[in-house]
Amino acid sequence: MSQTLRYQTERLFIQALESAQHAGDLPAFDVPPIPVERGRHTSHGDFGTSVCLKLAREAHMNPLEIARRVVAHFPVAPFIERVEASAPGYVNVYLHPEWLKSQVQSILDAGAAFGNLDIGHGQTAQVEFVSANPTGPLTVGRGRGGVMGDTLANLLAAANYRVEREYYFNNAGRQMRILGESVRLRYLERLGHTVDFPDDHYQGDYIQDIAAKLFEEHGDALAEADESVFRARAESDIFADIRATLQRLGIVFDAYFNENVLHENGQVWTTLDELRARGYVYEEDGATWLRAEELGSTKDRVLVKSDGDPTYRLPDIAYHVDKIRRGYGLMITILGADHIEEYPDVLAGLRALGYATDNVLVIFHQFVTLTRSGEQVRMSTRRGHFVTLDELIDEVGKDAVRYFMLARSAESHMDFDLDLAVEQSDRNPVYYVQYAHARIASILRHAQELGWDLDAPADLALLHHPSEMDLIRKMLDLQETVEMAVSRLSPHLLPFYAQELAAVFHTFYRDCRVVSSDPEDVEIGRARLHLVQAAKTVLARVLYLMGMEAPERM
RNA sequence: GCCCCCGUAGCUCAAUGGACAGAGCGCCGGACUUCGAAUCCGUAGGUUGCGCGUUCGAAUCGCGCCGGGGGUGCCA
Repeated sequence: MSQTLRYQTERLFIQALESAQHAGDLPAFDVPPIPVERGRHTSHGDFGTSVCLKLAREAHMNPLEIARRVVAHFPVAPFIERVEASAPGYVNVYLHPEWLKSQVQSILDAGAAFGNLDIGHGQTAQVEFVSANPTGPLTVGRGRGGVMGDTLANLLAAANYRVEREYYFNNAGRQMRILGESVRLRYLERLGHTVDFPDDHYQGDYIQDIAAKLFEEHGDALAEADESVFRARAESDIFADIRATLQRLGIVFDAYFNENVLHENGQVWTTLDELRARGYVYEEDGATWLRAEELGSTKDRVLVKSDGDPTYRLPDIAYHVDKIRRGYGLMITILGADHIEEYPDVLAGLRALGYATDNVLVIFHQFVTLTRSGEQVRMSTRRGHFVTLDELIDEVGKDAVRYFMLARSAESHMDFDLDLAVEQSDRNPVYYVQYAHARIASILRHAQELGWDLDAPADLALLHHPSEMDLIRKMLDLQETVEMAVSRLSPHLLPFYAQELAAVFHTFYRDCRVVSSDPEDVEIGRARLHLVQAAKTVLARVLYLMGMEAPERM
């Protein structure tokens, strides 16, 4: 549970600056935040910063000269070999090779905890995601939010948060009434009645399936029943399907929160009353409006319709009030792009009620479009022609769904080519990463068959090949990746890291023989067995964080 | 009309305002008589949509266009 190397390097850099100022080698100025970044090229070291370029103006000095003086004052640290100034004013930090080698043992000691760090200090973090109302099978787009939310939750846990996954849904709104009515009409059709099925009702086959089940179980006994009977059955069947689909992706929630609770305990209306008391609510055209424009929104919004029912905005605010009162250290919601316009109103509502919203965060992800036979598949739950998340899992499998859904940044529109996913499933990047893991498992099996003791002490200092060092560096980068993924709410960094880690392993495998029959190679062989076991640990860890399998064989 | 997101290699996408813009797929050419070839190595491929601006420095920030998507419901 240590701090990242980057953070430690930043602290050393600050010490160096202050030391240089104290000695009079640099003029006095406030030390700014030091953005240390990982070196992109090996010639730039393992870590570097360009901050001296920014300091040039304030210090009235040549940036390279500042860099040189910082380097002269840079504190000694066990993990650093050397620090260099580089034109036009960069400072590059090189990790110590002997220290790097020793980290192989640290990785093995940390095991499944490797890569963890302490950002959360044990605080609670709630992640709300999926949150689809039970009106139909989950769409591919919901799958994206689901995978992102679940993975972010894994990441938060690795960053020492106590994580709760929550699914918020509403089974009482207008859409649910239409759902019930849709089933009722299909049921009547089955009884031989001629019905006029409205365009805005749910067209999907699953509606017919539910109607058929009701017919099998009740015959025509429900002919006079009202919509609520059909709605209840539809809700329970569909919700069971949704949970089953999510389960297939390895997504399990800790809590399901029904909007009804907020109506039953009156929180919807007390929230409205408080907003009114604070002057953010007015009546017009028989409806109740939020002064959203005053709160920074583009226009005022209806909170309560003229028929007395609230719109979704009011319960959404009440729901967030409920979350805040539960006392989470962090609240994160994963939403689709269709909520981009709405969510600021929720936050504004919370602020209007006097709540701080710094720890209320949101990730918007753009839509997923599917391509089949070179043409885009238009998706609409209501129209019923769409590819469901279940079908996608059928076609490409859980691991590929998770990997692909993660491998793009949230704000990027995702184009999922179904033909490619089916035809080239064995060339899927997911296999590339898993193959590295399976390959190591195979090496270890091979070694054991030849009588090697995997736990025999090894002299890690014997590791020397550039490919070995690259592998170690990349393994150590996991913690950095977790830190960035959490602090930037960017789970997409994981698949990129996984791909890089697998790549350096495969290169190492080409360059370095682990299990050799040459007696002279026994010692280095032992060290390499430790190294590949560490690599297996790290690969398993990143696969776990992404919610994917780490196979011993493929 | 107005608001939000996106536009980067043939395709799908990366890149906390910093060093030569990087991967995968695809193309082309190589590598298995010893640990898994679902792998590796190499070649080619770019005016970061366009134009102004801010900055020592812009794919990144600002303004204006062009193109795609989403929103602009008393639906969620």
